[in-house]
Amino acid sequence: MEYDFLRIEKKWQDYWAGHKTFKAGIDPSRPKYYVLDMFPYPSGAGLHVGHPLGYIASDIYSRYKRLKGFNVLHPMGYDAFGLPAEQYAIQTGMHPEVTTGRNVARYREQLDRIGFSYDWDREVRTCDPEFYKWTQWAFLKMFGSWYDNAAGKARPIEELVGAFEQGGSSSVDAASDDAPQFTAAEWKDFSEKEKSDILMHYRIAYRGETAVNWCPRLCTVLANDEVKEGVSIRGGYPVVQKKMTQWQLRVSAYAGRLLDGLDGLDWSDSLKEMQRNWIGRSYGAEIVFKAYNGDREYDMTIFTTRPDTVFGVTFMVLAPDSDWVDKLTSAGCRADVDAYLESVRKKTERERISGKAVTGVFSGSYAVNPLTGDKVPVWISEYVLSGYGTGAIMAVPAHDSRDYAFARKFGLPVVPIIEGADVSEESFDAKEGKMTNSGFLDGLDVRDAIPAAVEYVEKNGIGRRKVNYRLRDAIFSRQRYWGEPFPVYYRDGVPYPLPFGELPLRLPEIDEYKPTESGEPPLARAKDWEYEGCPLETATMPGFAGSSAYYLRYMDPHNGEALVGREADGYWRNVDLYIGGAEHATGHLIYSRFWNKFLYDLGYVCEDEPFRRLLNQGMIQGRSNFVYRIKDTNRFVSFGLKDGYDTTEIHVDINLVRNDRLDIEAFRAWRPEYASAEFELENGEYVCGHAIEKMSKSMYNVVNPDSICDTYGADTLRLYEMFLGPVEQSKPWDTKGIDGVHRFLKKVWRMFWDGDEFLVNDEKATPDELKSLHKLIAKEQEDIENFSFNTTVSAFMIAVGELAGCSKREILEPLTILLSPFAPHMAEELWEALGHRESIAYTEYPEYDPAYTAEDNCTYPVSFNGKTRFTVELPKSMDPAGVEAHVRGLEQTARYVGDKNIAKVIVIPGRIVNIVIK
RNA sequence: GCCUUGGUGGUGGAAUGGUAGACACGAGGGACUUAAAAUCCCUUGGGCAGCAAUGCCUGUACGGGUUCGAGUCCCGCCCAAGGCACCA
Repeated sequence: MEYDFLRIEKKWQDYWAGHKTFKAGIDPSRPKYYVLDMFPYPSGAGLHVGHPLGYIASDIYSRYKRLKGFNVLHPMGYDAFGLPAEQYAIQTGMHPEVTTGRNVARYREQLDRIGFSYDWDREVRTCDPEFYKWTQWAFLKMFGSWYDNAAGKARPIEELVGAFEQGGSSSVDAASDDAPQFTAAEWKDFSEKEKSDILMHYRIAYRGETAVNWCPRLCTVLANDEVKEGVSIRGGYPVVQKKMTQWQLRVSAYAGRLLDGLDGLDWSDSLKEMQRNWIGRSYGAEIVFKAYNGDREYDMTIFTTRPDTVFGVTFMVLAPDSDWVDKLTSAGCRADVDAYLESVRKKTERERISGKAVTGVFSGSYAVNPLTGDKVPVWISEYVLSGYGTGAIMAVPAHDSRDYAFARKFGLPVVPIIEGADVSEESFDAKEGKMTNSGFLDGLDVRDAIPAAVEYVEKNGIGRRKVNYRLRDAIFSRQRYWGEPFPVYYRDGVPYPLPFGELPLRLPEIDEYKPTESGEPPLARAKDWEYEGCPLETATMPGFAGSSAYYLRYMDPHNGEALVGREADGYWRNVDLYIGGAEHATGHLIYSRFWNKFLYDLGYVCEDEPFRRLLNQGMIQGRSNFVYRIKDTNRFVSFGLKDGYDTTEIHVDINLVRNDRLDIEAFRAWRPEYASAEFELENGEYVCGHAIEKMSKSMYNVVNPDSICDTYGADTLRLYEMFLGPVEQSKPWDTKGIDGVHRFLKKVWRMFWDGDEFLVNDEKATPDELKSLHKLIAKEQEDIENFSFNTTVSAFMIAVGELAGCSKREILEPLTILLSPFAPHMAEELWEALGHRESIAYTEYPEYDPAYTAEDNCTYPVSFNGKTRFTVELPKSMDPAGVEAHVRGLEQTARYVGDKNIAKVIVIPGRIVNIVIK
């Protein structure tokens, strides 16, 4: 029998599906292991070879863990709400559900061909009402909760109302945004609307006015992680800042826990660091400055991380959109300020970022430095952000580069307060040196001056210690159609939650998917979009809503009573291994952690963190090919000859090229204009140029996994994607090397079959054969746990090389098991040929016996002054020159050790020697 | 500017501080074959010497350091990729 991969792969894919081989269920007798892929957005283009990289790695890991006796949960689904389907709908009028369904079917077909061991009975789609029912449910829970800072957790809103009734607003330490203060008596007198407005400042899902990223082209708001360099990530359209009332999630309440929780996670350092930066904790102080606008005095609170520099304050700055601007603009300066605000408003985010020009205007007010009593001017500038701290700062131009630039531009004084700081050219920002001109701080080192200053302001009631976070609340509304509807209706302008029994609140049918003429979201077009005569919310939820808790739903996907039942949650707990792209570092991976922590607080899930271990797979780039056309002709020169001509580089479809050699006939047939093309060849061949680029249709460099499966088979594809290099690393796809792994699989096959003759016999294996096998077992176990799949594949090649000609059952049975995570179809086929009736997936992993791999060593004496100080064991197989080098090096060590007592000599045969001296 | 990760042959990449370049691709040579495909064998970092077996020198971006010994650890520097970007 030949290695007929097409027949074999089809056969076993059907078998797995028919027997539900990978169906997972709760089984307390076995340890669980949850392996999860970031579920894909099913785009119209289908999968290219880059997409399955992470899926293959997670599948290998899953299959390996099953062999090791774990009850593995390995599900897959689709992140199916999203912009491309909606934009396609706007253009074509086709319902996004239709296109999404079509794309999902295509994805499934492609995924199935690669032979993944998913439990498809657990598939979820975020756009399925039975799924988004639980997204809506979680939203209602957030709407009905507040964050108790004192307890460090979310609690039901009723408990907050109870506290207000008892002791007013000051009786709680709650996460909130500018909530007004009131007494218990006042609370009881508030109207329902007033109470609702106040509670909005505390709810974890709340509606509030804030500066948002508005994308006029997409007619929707976007979260911070959906905007990059001032343009939308989807589509690249300009974004402007705009104040709007939107649904938001109080993610900021969880900032501290999100940051601290990172320490216990087995994630890459770079990803943790990215989240740390995004959350951005800084320790500092809030200090109150009295500010006068001519008629009125205000207490203006600012945040600073350098309270030690208060003596160097020469002016104050307000963010243009801060509430302080209106209060502190004097009548005389009103016109100038308005003009400035207008000029700031007109800029897009992109201009604001790229311009970096120093701009600003004087407000007409002055503030009093609480430590010096000095009167300093209050300015307004866009370099201060309203969303961070209090939207107002104290400016210390001598020791802050941004303040310095501003001071120089507007001729404000620069007063250094650190000894020896030269501020003639630039500010001195470093937190080092001795304080001077700073009253009671004089002579202190900066390190000591910071706490001393904090202590002083606290004691004198002019400020307090404060920790600030960069992390903002997440904007949760999108003015779009293809997303989860909010289970909220409005009566007299007050939002009310829909009763749980009304969920899921299904997306209504509408005749067009565009916003309305008046700029309302598409849902405003729906007929009868109301509940008991009251209008329903017309915005929908953002993409990250559906992906924030999908891993919980996989645990119990058909539960109609709960997102996840107690038993399933208690058994599967959380994701042990999560594989996906690093691009979700500051989006999905923060939102999911937040969402999970919230559900944890309310007791719905038993784990605080959703993803224990995280692996970021790299991107697979495309390898483009080029032909070189001599300008103004239809003549093409081979790569090596092109320098002699004036040529144009043209992308050529990589399917017309093999090993950089162009198939000339296929090229002529590719496009009518090339039918009569002429060629200038090198050694009778046309050699193409190449470059590494992103895989994309327009560069004709997309490699489709289906075509690889057709030519080489899924097992070869799986093996090759792993062999390409470390999973975490980005690397170019190059089909050239695939022959190597395909040859390897054929070699394995030939250990079992010579034509139709089945070679496997029951002869006893030799020690050398057992050594090769057990070396491989040890290597595979170690490598898989470290995700070093590429070296495992190499180890297979070495082992199979060593075992060439060996067809002994004693070797081949375990070898087949070892191979099964990587090349499962072939392994199943061989396993069956060996006489087994059950799938190889639930066989036991062969046990590693170090006795077989023990190196045959020689002992060499290492001496000094003719006295043997210690011995070293080196493998017998080692080159005499290598032995010589080792022993000579160690003699140097012996000389160094001299007559000192040796406490410990660590000798790992043939490798490292470490000597500990008493 | 700040943070993170990396820099090894023609290519993808291996190497617990211990013989750098495993494994594979590509390339060159050979065997089998009428021929091709398939399969198998040999050579392949660079340089030098030798008829040859082989030997010697050099080599992991660059400059220093620690060490008997450094691709690996430390300091500096350059470059690349990714992230953040007025966060006070």
